[in-house]
Amino acid sequence: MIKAERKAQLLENARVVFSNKGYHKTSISDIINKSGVARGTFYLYFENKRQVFESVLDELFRDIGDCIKTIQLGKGHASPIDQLRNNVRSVIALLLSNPETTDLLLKHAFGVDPEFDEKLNQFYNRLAERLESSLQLGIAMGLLRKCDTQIVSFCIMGTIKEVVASCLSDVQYRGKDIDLIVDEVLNFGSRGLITSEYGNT
Amino acid sequence: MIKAERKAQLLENARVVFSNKGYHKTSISDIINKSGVARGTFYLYFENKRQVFESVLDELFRDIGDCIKTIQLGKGHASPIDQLRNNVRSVIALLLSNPETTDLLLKHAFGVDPEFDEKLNQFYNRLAERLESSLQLGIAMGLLRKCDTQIVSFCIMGTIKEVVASCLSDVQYRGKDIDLIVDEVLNFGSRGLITSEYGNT
Amino acid sequence: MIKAERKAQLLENARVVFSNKGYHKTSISDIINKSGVARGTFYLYFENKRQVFESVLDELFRDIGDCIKTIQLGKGHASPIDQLRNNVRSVIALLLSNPETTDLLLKHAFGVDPEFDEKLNQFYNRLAERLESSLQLGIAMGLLRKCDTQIVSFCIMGTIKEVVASCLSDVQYRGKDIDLIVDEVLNFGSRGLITSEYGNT
Amino acid sequence: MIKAERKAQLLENARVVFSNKGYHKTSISDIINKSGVARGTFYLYFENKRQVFESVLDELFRDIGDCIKTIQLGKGHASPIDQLRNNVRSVIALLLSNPETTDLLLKHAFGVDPEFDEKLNQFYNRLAERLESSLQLGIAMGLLRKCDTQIVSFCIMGTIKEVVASCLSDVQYRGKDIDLIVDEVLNFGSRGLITSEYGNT
DNA sequence: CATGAATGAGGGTTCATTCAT
DNA sequence: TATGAATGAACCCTCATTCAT
Repeated sequence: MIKAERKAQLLENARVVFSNKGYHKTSISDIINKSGVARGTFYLYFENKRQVFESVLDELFRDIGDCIKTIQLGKGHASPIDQLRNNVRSVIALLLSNPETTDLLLKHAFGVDPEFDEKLNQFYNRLAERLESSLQLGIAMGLLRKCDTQIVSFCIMGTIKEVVASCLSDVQYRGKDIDLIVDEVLNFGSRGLITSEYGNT
Repeated sequence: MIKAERKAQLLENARVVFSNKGYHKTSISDIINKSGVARGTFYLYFENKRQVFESVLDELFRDIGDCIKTIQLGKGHASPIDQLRNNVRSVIALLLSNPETTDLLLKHAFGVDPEFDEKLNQFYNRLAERLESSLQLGIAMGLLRKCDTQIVSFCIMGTIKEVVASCLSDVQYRGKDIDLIVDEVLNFGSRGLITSEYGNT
Repeated sequence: MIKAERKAQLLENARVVFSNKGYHKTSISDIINKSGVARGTFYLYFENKRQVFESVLDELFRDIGDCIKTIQLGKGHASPIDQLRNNVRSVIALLLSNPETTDLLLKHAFGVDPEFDEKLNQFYNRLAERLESSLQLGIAMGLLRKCDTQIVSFCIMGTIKEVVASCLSDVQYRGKDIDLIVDEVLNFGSRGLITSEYGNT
Repeated sequence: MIKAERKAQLLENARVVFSNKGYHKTSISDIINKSGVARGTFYLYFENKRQVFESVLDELFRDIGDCIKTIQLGKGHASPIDQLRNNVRSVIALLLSNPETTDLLLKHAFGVDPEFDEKLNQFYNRLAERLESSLQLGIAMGLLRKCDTQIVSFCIMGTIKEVVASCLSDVQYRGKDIDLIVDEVLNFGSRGLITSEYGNT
């Protein structure tokens, strides 16, 4: 087996067991047994347990970052609100199509060690900042009502995380139409955000 | 020291170290050292590590349950929407006034073991169900727009969890007016939920 | 068993196996098996393998330091040369009466890790410096011939170390009269080998 | 690269890393990385780690053996004492000109395994026996005073080992005139330290 | 009630050696 | 000859739990 394949295989198996048992309950034995590989082999491809874990999540971090497009103004581009919605849609779709890694991120990522906690916080903060920029743009253009963009960006993120998490835990959701879920989330968020003379205080 | 006091003291110290380091990184030594108590003494009051952890969270589960009031109809009661809002307000206030336990719940509760994961899921599902009932009531009364109440209840829970979590992580938030945060969350949620001829699709 | 006894027991067994197999070939299992104690027990008394090793040698370092008396001048004291000889005699006697630890020091002390190598060098250098002082005093008083005191102090130390080491390796030496050995070493150092009529430059 | 060259290259690199880190702290990786050679290649030239180590020292053993000349009597030869001195001089010069291997021998040779410890002891004992023969000859010829030749031969070896070791550890010695060191050692051994007027019995 | 010494299973990691290519 | 991926025994250390005092 060529090196890249073996590494991918180990990474894949690590991903699965990590998301089943969490970081601390997962042992190297779990990973290598699932991979049918000797103990030492694991350490040919990864420095240590912590590093595989980080690799698994780094992949997701990158993918999430990639599917969020900075909002583009001007003709030829969709409306900023639609672009924001598309970003939300992409992220949800990405998360739901990677159930194991997403579960890992949402349930087992904190508590690995202080450094990784910090890394996680930074990741979420970066996402929140990008969201805030979009919100501020929307407000400036009169498309969104005024609000505390910082808080609201966490509201949006929380909405996405929780809905996705519930889909992953709940077998009855699996296979349900993603678009339906996304629309519901978007409606929840957007009807609260769109400027309107008839909102309430 | 009388039995109940000692147990409370251990529980309190356990709460603090658990929330600082998470379940797996916390050792019995951490708890007994902080408590100035011998190793064996710990096991006089708790069956095992897992049980203290559960006790800590059970307290929070109970408190959260207690501050959610079932919506009452009829004269002499506030409007159902205000009652819903009050519930949200109470929960947020409770969580923010128990930062350590809340951090424990939000960041370190999953991954202890499969049974406890299940218990957590059930707790969240029960909350979601109570929320759903309220939402269905609001819709039936024409106060809220039609929506997938299951999804929306997770949206609301996610909003609360994430905003609270961000407050706990972010020092700049600490001391900020809780009401301000609560209002922002309520506005985010309610303007999206109130029936309105002028909402967007 | 009281704490001090258990620690002494472990230290004693560690001393023996270390001197038999050297630091790297000795495993914690060797020490605990010899002690009839569980693995964890070892770590109740010592931080790690390295620390026991260091404890064993620290004891010897201290004893060696203690049996070297700074040379005293004036009436009521033996002649400086006799004091120097007494120091040599004491050290040799000490080393021969602690064969295991001495073997450990002479054969297995280097190579544990860079920090310990440095500590060892410092120990030997301190000894050499004390020897040098004595030599310089002897020269100043006209009792000893002029020489490079630094080199000569290592000559003396080497003489002692090698003779002691050979005694420890060689079963036929065991039990031989220590005084005989000491005298031979002292004669070697003080008179040299050349027959007096034929002294050279 | 021809076989002999490759083997020499590996041996040379092994020598360097062994003397830097000692036997146990040196890994095969250290040797092959330094040599730019694959892991398997190492085992084409040496049976195992232990064997390389032995090869490195065997070379030194041979060189040491070679530079000690059996004392020749009769006209046309230098005086036996000068021949003995020349042997000492040659050995010291050899050791100081091979600092790495010498360090390896003096600090890291014991403790590899019981068999090698035995081999080392035999090597030193053989040297001691050759020294003893010379000493006995010198005594028989009235050139040297009577003494316990066994002990004295270890005194001489210890003197040489320790002085050489101190030169290798101590940077200030490096580059110092070898002859100066050798003379000091020879003087120590032949004349001792006591000023001639006050020789003792 | 309280203590804390003792336990030992279990986890992460290293590394000399092998062998198919 | 040369390679380097694979192996797996062995090692150090941790820590939840027990129990004699």
